[in-house]
Amino acid sequence: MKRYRHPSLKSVSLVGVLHALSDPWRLTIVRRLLESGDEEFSCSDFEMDICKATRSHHFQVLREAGLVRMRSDGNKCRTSLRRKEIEERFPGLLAVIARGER
Amino acid sequence: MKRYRHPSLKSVSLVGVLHALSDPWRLTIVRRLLESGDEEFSCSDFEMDICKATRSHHFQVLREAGLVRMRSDGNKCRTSLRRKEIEERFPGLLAVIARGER
DNA sequence: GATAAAGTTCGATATCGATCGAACATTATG
DNA sequence: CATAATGTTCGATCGATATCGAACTTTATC
Repeated sequence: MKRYRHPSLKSVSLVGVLHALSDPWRLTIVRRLLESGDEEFSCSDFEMDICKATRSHHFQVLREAGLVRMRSDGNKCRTSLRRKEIEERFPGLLAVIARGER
Repeated sequence: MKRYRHPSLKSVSLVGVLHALSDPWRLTIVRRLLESGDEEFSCSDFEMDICKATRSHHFQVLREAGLVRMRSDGNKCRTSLRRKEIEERFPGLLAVIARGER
């Protein structure tokens, strides 16, 4: 079973987080997680017109930036937003993301 | 005299803004502007250990993302933050930038 | 056990972007 | 007018990264 590594939010930088969010697919993913409370998603719940290797890459970037949490569940990969921790480390950031760009 | 083009804030995307902010130098520049009220800076006020072509590039990226305003003044280039417009378009964003990463 | 489904990993490619030096333009200063 | 100062533009380079297909692993399903 795959084990994912998650950085402490203390150890991630704002630049890193902004970089992770500065890709259209990744911003879309985070928005979707934001809109959905604390629900978990499997990667395949996200319909993205890119191959699964690329999708996997984007989730990895989000995870390494400290934005999402991932865990194995059967052959699925459950992904959720690290909402509280992000809010604590970068207060207001998620609200900006949730709001912007309509 | 050089004329700079400034996008309307309506026309810029959050992804674009995040991308502009996801570079260490550019984030530093914006923070400096943020800390300094509505003061104008000339590019050479920013001590950055990069050549002037690169510096000019970074200011161009910030300008095209809608973040800064630039105007020619003699042989200087006066740069300021588009504070109000940014705040209106992406409420809370500047506060996040000002706060984060201490 | 065979096949399918969900993700990951790897290697390749191709594009983007940060960086630089050099040449240039404009304005300031001697 | 000559020189310095401030930026910009251009071309080149180099590293980062988004993307894909293919092979692989693990788990689920028949």
